[in-house]
Amino acid sequence: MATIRDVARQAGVGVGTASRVISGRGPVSRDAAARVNAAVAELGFRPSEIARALSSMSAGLIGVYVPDFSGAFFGPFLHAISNELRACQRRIVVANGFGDGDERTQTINGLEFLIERECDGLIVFSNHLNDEDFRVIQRRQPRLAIINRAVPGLEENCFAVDHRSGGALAAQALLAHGHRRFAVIAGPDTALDNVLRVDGFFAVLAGHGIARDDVALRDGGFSFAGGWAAISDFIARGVNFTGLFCANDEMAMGAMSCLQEHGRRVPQDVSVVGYDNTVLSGYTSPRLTSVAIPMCAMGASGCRWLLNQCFGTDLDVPTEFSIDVAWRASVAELTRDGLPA
Amino acid sequence: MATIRDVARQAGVGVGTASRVISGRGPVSRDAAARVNAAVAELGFRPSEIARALSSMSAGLIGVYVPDFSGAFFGPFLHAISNELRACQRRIVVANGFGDGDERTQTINGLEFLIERECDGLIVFSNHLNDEDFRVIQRRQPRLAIINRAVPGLEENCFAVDHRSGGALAAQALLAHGHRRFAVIAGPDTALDNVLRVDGFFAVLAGHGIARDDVALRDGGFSFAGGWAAISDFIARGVNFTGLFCANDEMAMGAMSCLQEHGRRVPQDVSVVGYDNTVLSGYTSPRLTSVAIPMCAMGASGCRWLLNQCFGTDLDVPTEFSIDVAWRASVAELTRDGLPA
DNA sequence: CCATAAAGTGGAACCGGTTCCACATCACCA
DNA sequence: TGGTGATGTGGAACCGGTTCCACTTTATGG
Repeated sequence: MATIRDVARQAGVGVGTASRVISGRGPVSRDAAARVNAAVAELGFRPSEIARALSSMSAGLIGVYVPDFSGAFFGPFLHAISNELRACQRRIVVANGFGDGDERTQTINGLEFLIERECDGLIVFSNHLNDEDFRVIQRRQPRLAIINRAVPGLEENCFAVDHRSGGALAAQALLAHGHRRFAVIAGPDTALDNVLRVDGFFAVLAGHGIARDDVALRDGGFSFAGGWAAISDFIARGVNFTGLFCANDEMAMGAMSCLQEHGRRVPQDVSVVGYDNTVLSGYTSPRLTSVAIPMCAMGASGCRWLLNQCFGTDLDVPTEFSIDVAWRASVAELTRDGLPA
Repeated sequence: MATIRDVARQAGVGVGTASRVISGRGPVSRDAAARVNAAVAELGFRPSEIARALSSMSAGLIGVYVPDFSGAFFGPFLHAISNELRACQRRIVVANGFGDGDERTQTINGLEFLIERECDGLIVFSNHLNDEDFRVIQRRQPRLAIINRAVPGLEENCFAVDHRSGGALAAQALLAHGHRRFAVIAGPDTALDNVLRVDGFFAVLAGHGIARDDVALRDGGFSFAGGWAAISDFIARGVNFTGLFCANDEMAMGAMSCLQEHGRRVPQDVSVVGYDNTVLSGYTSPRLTSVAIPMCAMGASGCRWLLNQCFGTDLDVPTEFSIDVAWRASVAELTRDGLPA
């Protein structure tokens, strides 16, 4: 592999001049530039990004941590971030968790990796770090965008929505269609944003005089199978409900499948609201009404904020994000007073 | 940020000794090791992976190219590769395409990036490079695992299945259930593996005396909407079929939704076979029978082969992969001779 | 025509690790 | 007692870029 010294020798110039031509920084004569470019072409020279990163103390990379590659949730998120970087010739380097074992350790190891790699900035999505963990990370790498989390003391670094209001929207959606008997399939209560979703849901119900204890609730572990199992359980126990809130779309799909398998029609017998509005929600039949959280917008905003920090640019960085309900066919007006036994 | 020279000074040893302690290579006295470790802890020293990569001429990274982050297809693939590297403390760095514009250029740029970053090896999944492109890449980085492609002259580098046999399995699945009138929703014919799937399907039909021209065929662009549109078209044109083959699962989902919306029952009126056996196929109702291609196995094998090349290890590297049919409820015995008009 | 600024250039020093070589120390044995 | 090997050690050189400084050449203006 040719080095810049080979290029300089071949072109009959000093390494400084060669470097200036190749990197496009600093004054060079037309003649020197031509000779260097010719040498580059002739030798097939490719600058080593590693060497460049070492001497310039910047890798030209944005590090991203996501808890899991599988599933439909993080793909579009990564796509959105990657897309923001396209224009400025930068790239992402992704560290991932595996969704098993000790997720906090996985996250910390992943971030360690990204920091050691001298990433210019970090974008982190994690449900398993606590506030103090985030503060420790931020001290080591202040160019830190925290997605989907509000960490006290790091307001500037956070790009988040209030999931309580997302849960509230789900409740309002069902109430507005006349529903009064509910069931909820929640995610694991170790996931902070799941707790908020469910809390927001119940807060609105409380405002309508419906107590938490009057609502059937099960943890579906954020999985299709978990959603299915929860419905099996509700049916077996004869739980009576016409409005179902699921804390993510996968569980909602599992729930709908199970309902249909037991002869319950969606939405005629049960109206279902999912959460996250992943692509999946457009694929079910009936299509799933889902609470849409602005994953891509939060990711893109965090990314732009980092770019501004790194290059002093002045990209537009929205910090207010809205949660909406993506209305589809799985929610309908209440027409009967409950499920058949 | 503390450097190894700071650590050496603090510990009262030379940089060589400090390096030997920290990297765990070479002989060091118990005493020196203790002093260096203390200094490391005291200064909060973290070795720069960049500097390490430069001097050791190896980044300790495996580069992976995938055409697209969105969708359910590549997540599990990346997960599987990442998981193989877990044991040996290595990581992946991912370059991605965007599924728009000139995909060949995107792919080449992505690989350029991975090579400049001095990745120890490359894993590439691409439908948009031609054989010669792959050979050029292989010359620059011989540690190249090509997934889902058989490139003449690079047999050792390729980890692939014969999609013709996958298409054949789909045909056999439907024929075995008595179906004789078919429709096909294909992917774009620029995607090499799509062409093979469809060819394999028709080859088996030909063996049963069914000509290509007797089968309705539409390009569904590998998308849910495309699958839906194809069925709309078939129904509008009054095409009569009881067996449907879709060249991927997303199109199959779109097709099933559209069929159901038009009052056609799956599988009573139409049996459907998808392709890829993504997680999606377990989420539909009825669940989708799908041709399962061993994405994860191919990725893992390619990854292990690279590890063997890089570290002289002797990991088991399967090179034969099997395509199977994942049987689910969307295929049933033919009970009537065609769709109602 | 000379003072001064601007443009262009070569090369040493640097980034922060690893590695190699020369050398010191000690144990062991003939 | 002196030779041999194993074990440890310090530090220079190196990886391949960038950057800064000292210097030369050319342009500008009084």
